[in-house]
Amino acid sequence: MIDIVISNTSGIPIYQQILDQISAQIIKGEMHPGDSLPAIRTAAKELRISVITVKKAWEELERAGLIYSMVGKGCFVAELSGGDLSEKRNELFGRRMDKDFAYYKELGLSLEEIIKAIEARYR
Amino acid sequence: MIDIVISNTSGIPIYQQILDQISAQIIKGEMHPGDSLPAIRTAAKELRISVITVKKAWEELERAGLIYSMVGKGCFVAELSGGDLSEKRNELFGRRMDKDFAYYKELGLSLEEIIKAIEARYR
Amino acid sequence: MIDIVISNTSGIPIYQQILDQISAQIIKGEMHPGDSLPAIRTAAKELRISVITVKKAWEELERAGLIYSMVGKGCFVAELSGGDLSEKRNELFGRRMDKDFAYYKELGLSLEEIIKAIEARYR
Amino acid sequence: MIDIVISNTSGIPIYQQILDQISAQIIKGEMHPGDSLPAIRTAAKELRISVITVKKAWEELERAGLIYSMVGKGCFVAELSGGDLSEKRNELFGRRMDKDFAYYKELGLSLEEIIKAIEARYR
DNA sequence: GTGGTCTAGACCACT
DNA sequence: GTGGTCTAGACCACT
Repeated sequence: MIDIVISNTSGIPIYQQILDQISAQIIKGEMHPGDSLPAIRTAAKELRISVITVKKAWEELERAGLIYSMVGKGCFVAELSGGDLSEKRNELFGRRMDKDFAYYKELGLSLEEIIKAIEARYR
Repeated sequence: MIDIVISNTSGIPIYQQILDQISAQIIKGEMHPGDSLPAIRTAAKELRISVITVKKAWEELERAGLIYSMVGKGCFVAELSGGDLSEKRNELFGRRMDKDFAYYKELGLSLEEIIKAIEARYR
Repeated sequence: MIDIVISNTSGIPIYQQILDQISAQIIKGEMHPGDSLPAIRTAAKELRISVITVKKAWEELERAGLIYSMVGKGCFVAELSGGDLSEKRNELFGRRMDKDFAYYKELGLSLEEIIKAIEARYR
Repeated sequence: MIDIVISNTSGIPIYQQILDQISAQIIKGEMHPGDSLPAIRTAAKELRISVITVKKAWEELERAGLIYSMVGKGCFVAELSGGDLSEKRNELFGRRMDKDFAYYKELGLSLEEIIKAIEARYR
């Protein structure tokens, strides 16, 4: 069983949703180094999407260094140390924050306003 | 002259970039109620993009209630009070933050980590 | 017209052949920043291969930072300075040489033998 | 004990890795004519790979004339003279160099650049 | 059985 | 017309 929820109405490409969710699971330590991912055909059947869509997500995960694939064997979570993982997390997080905060600044938001908004959402 | 910068490599649709930047200018009070926007053909020529793309941006701005169009005369910044503007701003900001923070949570980031990252980028 | 030759007997994936050849053309300055690549459908028809195979090659080129794509407009050679280009070249070249020379060393070849073999092939 | 290191992340097929490493050992004289190779099942167990994969590597080695098999007895390093060995080595090396240098030429590298890069890696 | 490559073809957003 | 995403389905090498 894969712990992935796909939304068909969000506008976010399916492969991106899969990529985001599995990345998060690896980065948060919910999936461990060496753990096998489901075979692309199995995942496709389970999620009721095309094999190619799953493959695209797996490819991006491999490119990000979070998994590796072995022809004939399957795909596995990469052997990353705790330090590697937090580095990957900061990378993902930092790239996203750069974009997000550039937009907040463009809207003229003050630091205080942003922090207040975050606190409201984290409570 | 329009104060808009378009990036061809960011991956963000051009109409969206225009929409974002003009929205921000109106919300921040850099453009005032009644100010006229450039004619679609003028803007297209200046930005070296298609008339259709500009038209799409203007349409979205009108739909958001930030401008209004008068047939044969052009487009103008809507007559919004200070209260209306901050409401618009909170709307834009809030919708975006909901998405952003859902993602941060998915990555397992703590409130403290996020605030530290924001402060670093606002300094 | 695209200056690409595809071999169906080499065993090298088609998208890789395209990638290699276009990379070389950009790196060698045979294609210039801002030059447009043929539309993927045009290239596919010309090379008598699938649209998807061309797309995969274009994608890898974009990932390598050698081209960028604009939806609705097409794909273009990236704006790289001469310094950027030689950096890309050294990157491609260096990665490949690391692999090649590791193999030569494994076979127990001396530096002199390798240099002699190269000279024979460059004459 | 077999002196073979297998990488699961290199992308090179396992049977090819085995083939490369044993070829090198025979060619460099680290394994001698008449030396027996480990039994297929033993090697598979030690390397934690499938029997079929080892069998494929052994078959390729036999095809290359580097080993021979005797039914019921096992596989042995072929009876090759020093001259035979250096011929095999030149064959392996030459085929590989043809490919490698064709690629270097495609990238527009000069003879001097290549030699400099090799020297840096052999130092 | 597994992933890797390739195909024909559809629909979409953007220009 | 352009690239982006998604689909069903085929054949291959590797295990």
